[in-house]
Amino acid sequence: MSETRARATTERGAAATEQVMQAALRLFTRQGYFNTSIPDIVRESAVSTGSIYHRFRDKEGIARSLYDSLVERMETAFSDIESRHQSAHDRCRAVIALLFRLTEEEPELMRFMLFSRHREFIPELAPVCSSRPFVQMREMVRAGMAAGEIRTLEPIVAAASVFGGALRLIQLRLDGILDKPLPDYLEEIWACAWRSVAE
Amino acid sequence: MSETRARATTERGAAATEQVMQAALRLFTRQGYFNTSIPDIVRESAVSTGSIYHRFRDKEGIARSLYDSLVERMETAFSDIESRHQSAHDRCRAVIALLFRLTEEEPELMRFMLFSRHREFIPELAPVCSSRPFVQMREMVRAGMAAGEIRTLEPIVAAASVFGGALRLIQLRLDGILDKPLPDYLEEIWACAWRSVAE
DNA sequence: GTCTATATCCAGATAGAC
DNA sequence: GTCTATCTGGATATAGAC
Repeated sequence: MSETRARATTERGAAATEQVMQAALRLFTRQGYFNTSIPDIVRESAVSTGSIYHRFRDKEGIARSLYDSLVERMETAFSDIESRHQSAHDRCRAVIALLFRLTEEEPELMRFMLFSRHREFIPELAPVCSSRPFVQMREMVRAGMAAGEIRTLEPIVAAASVFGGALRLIQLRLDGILDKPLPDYLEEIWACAWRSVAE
Repeated sequence: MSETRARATTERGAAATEQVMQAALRLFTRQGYFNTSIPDIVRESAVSTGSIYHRFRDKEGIARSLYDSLVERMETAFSDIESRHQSAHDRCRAVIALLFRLTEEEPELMRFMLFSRHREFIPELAPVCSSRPFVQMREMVRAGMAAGEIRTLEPIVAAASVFGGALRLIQLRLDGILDKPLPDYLEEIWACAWRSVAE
């Protein structure tokens, strides 16, 4: 378990930690981190101020735990995709399909991961784009280029081209501009994405 | 002049308004809106608390003025592009070239326009993606589709595909992941973008 | 219109009983 | 470990002289 994660020794303790993190995720993504007070979290989680401060060192600690656990979850999911698919084509498509599905099923997760300004409330953090999952995505593209599946380009440009359109659709969906669920757009956007870089 | 903009009747007044807005833009994009206090803005702008509150009704008012003026500026620039170019190909390329240039010359402007969570501090605002400039971008693509330049797709998917990669590169550049200036990547990303949707 | 001095409020954080 | 009651700082915003 990562160091920044709040310890949860007892069963009740684990439940409380979980309640706080879920409440915080909801509130942070609905109102923003700075518009969310500790009293808000107390209300929404039904865990007292004292317990919250006991488990998470401070408000920032809640955000850090959240960030770490979600990044870890994405990492695992992407590693799984890497092991199940061999080609860049299949891997990248699976990543986009996963992100689309997650956006529908857990919009708060995606909002927090992709569209929060983490560094404004967790100062020591590196930009999200340099977090493991994003590195994994770029690595899939790089490997595909080495294998001759993807045409020779600046690797970062190729990655932006493969994933840029899909990420944009995710943002539009989260902002309420798209009315159909994202998976409905998967075929079309993937055809575009792949055509943009395929050898 | 838009209603939300602070009035600036005298010459000195106009200068003060400008100083406050520039200071706020710097601070909001460097530290975030909520990490920026009025005393910070007083220091950075060399305009007193009293004057600031006289010109802008409150802290949020500064952000609103900033937002309005920057949106207006983008609108004008895009309309200019529309009048100078006829085809979707040339228009969209010009938009990306402009955004790339602006990102290098005025990174704070781009950071504020594209990557601030405006709605967290200006509650009544619509999502940026539904602001005029974004609508103009989508409209350029839609017209290209009607003209047969761009293959038939969900219009929003086509727009995401044309601009998604470039917007992604802008974000990476602002986050310090890219070391070369964006215009160096223009040819490559544009080739990808256009290939993804060209008829 | 501009400035300084100041009021008010409420957030984050802690103390200490249980 | 959990809870309630409380402290404290600093932020937004105002008052009122100039």
